[in-house]
Amino acid sequence: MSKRNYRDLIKGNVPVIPEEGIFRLLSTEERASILKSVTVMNFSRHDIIFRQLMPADHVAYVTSGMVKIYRSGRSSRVVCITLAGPGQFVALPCAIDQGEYRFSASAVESTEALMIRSDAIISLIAENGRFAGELFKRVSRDIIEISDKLVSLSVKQLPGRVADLIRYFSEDVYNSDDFTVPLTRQELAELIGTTKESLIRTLNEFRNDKLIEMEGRRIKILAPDLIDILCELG
Amino acid sequence: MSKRNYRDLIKGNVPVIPEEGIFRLLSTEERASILKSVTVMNFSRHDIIFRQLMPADHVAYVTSGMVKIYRSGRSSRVVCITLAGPGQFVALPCAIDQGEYRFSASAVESTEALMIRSDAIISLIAENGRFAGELFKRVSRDIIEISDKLVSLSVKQLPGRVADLIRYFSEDVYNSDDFTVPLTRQELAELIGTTKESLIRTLNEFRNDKLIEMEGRRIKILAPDLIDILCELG
DNA sequence: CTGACAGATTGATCTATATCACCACAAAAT
DNA sequence: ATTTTGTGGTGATATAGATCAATCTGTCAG
Repeated sequence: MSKRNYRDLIKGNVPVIPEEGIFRLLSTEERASILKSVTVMNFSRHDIIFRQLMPADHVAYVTSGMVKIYRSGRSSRVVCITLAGPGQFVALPCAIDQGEYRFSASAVESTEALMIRSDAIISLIAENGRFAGELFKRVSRDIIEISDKLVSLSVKQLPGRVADLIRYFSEDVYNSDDFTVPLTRQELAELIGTTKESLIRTLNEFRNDKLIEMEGRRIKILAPDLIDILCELG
Repeated sequence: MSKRNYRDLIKGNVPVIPEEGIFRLLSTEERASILKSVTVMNFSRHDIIFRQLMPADHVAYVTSGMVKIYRSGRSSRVVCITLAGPGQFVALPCAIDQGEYRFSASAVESTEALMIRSDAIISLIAENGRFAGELFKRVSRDIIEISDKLVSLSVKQLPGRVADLIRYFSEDVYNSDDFTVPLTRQELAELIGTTKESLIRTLNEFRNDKLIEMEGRRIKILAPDLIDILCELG
């Protein structure tokens, strides 16, 4: 799973701006010009991409793999704010605000990312309205998603939150009712503000009640309708 | 406090785009053009500004008063996502995403707001890079603020969250250590994901421990340093 | 003057879930 | 080969804070 191959160790390959997704909104010149501000980086599991409190001088654009964005207070528990997969930006808000990273980010599996200098993104926003609009739309969706999480966390109790988690992986990440997460129980727990013990117990209840099938990190949803109901009524 | 005067009842006055704040980034023509898409509205306490699930066809820009943005599930508790005061936009992300309102918003005190048609904001973003940049910065700060709240909610227990709340009013809203909130205990509780009873008990502990002075809705911070410590260690 | 109603407060329970203290297993390191 | 480390898992216990049930206040309408 975490075996490194030679390619994984190369950091700073020749960058290529993807043709698809948001970058299709760039002109040939903009593409060429931003290239100077981009570095390709490869990370393996546990590699830190950036650390909270550091100046937010780069935005990461994930091309493959998965990244977790989290906050770790000095003494207290780790909170995972969100995950980011291929096609998603990491730390955009921190860079736009021209401040420091307010979170840390690390790779949860082998991950490739374009590290784009913040100033390059900021000037693109000022110059290319369509690009700005699309980026804006993404950040707006992020706000809505985080707000949903806030609500989930404050009103739902564990079964509801675990159901949310399962649905999140199924619908937003893997687009399948049968998936294998690259995260430990501990990390799954951090994602929904609980402890690994409580998460394990709740997952087991789900299994006993035939809502899911589970071996190790593989989860298969058996009763999506019941999961949905749990998500609803918390 | 909540006495209405004649002006409060007028809805749809002649709109004027403020000279200060973010609108200074608009050209004279842009100002004139957006004017056609703006309506001034006056709301009194409890007036709904918009309701979740409705099409997000307007953004509100608060010119005076205070608005709460909240989510209310069918059966469950109300969660207050955030408050917005003068100079702040409400529902920007929902409008940018061109979807529906994902929250409801209502006035907690007499409030005046410019209701700006979403399409007008969206075309301004595409056309005016500086304006887009500034708006972007605001939304980015909102994301960071909400993430902080998410962390607060998942790791801190009540005393820490109440301390957060007090500091929020003192530093972010009123810029004073002596302020009067326009919210009921219930609403304060919804802001930090707890119940009115628990909030009251915690506030009383704070009073007994001489952290604050309190009569009714007026709060005076006596020991800001201790409040800060509570915010830190949750 | 008197209900009636919304908000604030207090006390007595109850419970979801954190915490603590383990064990089991596999992979990696020595 | 054996120790160590990381991860998954279980049971017992403790507790923060929700919930329930009153009471008390001030305010407004009739």
